[in-house]
Amino acid sequence: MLTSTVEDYLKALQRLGGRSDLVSFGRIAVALGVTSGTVTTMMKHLGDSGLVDYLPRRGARLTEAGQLAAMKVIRRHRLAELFLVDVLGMEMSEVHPEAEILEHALSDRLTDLIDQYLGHPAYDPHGSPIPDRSGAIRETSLKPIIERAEGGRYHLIRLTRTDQAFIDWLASFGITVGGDVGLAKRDLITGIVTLETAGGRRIQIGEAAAAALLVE
Amino acid sequence: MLTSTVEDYLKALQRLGGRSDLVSFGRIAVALGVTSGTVTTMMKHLGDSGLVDYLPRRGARLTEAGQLAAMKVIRRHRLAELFLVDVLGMEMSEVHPEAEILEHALSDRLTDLIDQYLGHPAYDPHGSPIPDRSGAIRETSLKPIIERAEGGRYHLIRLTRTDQAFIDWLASFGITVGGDVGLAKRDLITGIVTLETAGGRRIQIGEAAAAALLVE
DNA sequence: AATTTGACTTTGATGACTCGAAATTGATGA
DNA sequence: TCATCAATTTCGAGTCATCAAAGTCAAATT
Repeated sequence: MLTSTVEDYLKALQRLGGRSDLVSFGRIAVALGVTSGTVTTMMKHLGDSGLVDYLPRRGARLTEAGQLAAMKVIRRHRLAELFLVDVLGMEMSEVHPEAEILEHALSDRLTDLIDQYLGHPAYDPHGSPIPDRSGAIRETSLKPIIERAEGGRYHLIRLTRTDQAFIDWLASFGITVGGDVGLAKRDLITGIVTLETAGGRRIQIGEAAAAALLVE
Repeated sequence: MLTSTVEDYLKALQRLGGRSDLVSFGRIAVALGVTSGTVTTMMKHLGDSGLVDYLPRRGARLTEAGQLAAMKVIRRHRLAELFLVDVLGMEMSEVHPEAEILEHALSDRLTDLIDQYLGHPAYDPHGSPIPDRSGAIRETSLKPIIERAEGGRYHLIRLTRTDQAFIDWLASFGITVGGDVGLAKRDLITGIVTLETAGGRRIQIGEAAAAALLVE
């Protein structure tokens, strides 16, 4: 069993360096809010445990075992966030600190039950992909519609805004999660985005609001 | 913020001594599986923190503040158990260790959301009362029907067996959670309990099975 | 009153995690 | 080549929770 401190270090390593990049100890120290001496000590320890490759004075990278452990923490974090928002109705803004705790508290069994309850979701409320049990991320790319090509038609997976007025307004044009929506035009000067509904109708919306529509 | 270790000590103190009884350090040591020296150290510390009254060589009892903290831990534990069983479909037998962890991981906010989601329940899956936000327990007495008086008619609040066959069998006689059931007779010799359904029909059932019917 | 007994307390140590500050290292630029 | 500098490592120390073992106390027994 890994301590929650160790899990935090692995998660930071994964976030900063992914599966294979070397991460400098200074960056880890800043990310976790500890001193660099503390990081050195911990990295040696994690090196001995086989969770990271520790390269003196150069940095560290996750090993296969470290990567798996990190992805499990991330899976628990994202499933927790989605559960809190979709089932318990928490606001997205308040969900992160809760998930920071729950990611260390959920057993494998409980994590799987939550996963099942939510229908094996692919994305968390922020649109970040949720790793599966094996630590893998299904390769589909969810992005805000404003990062897509103009003229395209996309599948709306998630709204990162939770206020009912916004959701209702979109719904009044037939734009709902699970349905389709097109990007007709994005005006970089004015910051106005023109969406096209499934019925071919065009509506205008600000860039910031459009960024809340995650599509694939 | 209390550490989870401190919360475990407070919970043990509450379980062993309630609101006001002195608990000897030996009993605490056995309950928590630590040595008595460890208990002495911790009790002095809790005494300094104002959570317990520490009486050297005699024992300790919860203060008002300690009692409140203990009840909050118990509330989180029992709400977690109920949530795991009723919402996520866990077996009652596997729920306790999960709740031992979650009781230290749920924030006040999250606890209240779970409470609300479950409809402010009064009892956990084992029939133990769930303290409210203020740490108080609503005074109604839930007990197995076999501990009730013969000839009485009671309100079935909970079944502590979760196997569908048993639940269906009871339902086939019109005995369901939320409904009424009477205790016609309890034969101490044979161990056979005779229940009376709402419709006046009599059915026989073993003592152990009858103990799963919690009524008030 | 002296002894025994059992419970409690003290002491010195450990492991996990952290800090701050001093020492070291390796690359860079003069 | 050599001084400098930023990053890393080492070192001494502190907190929390724990243990084992030795010490102390008070009540019960003789």
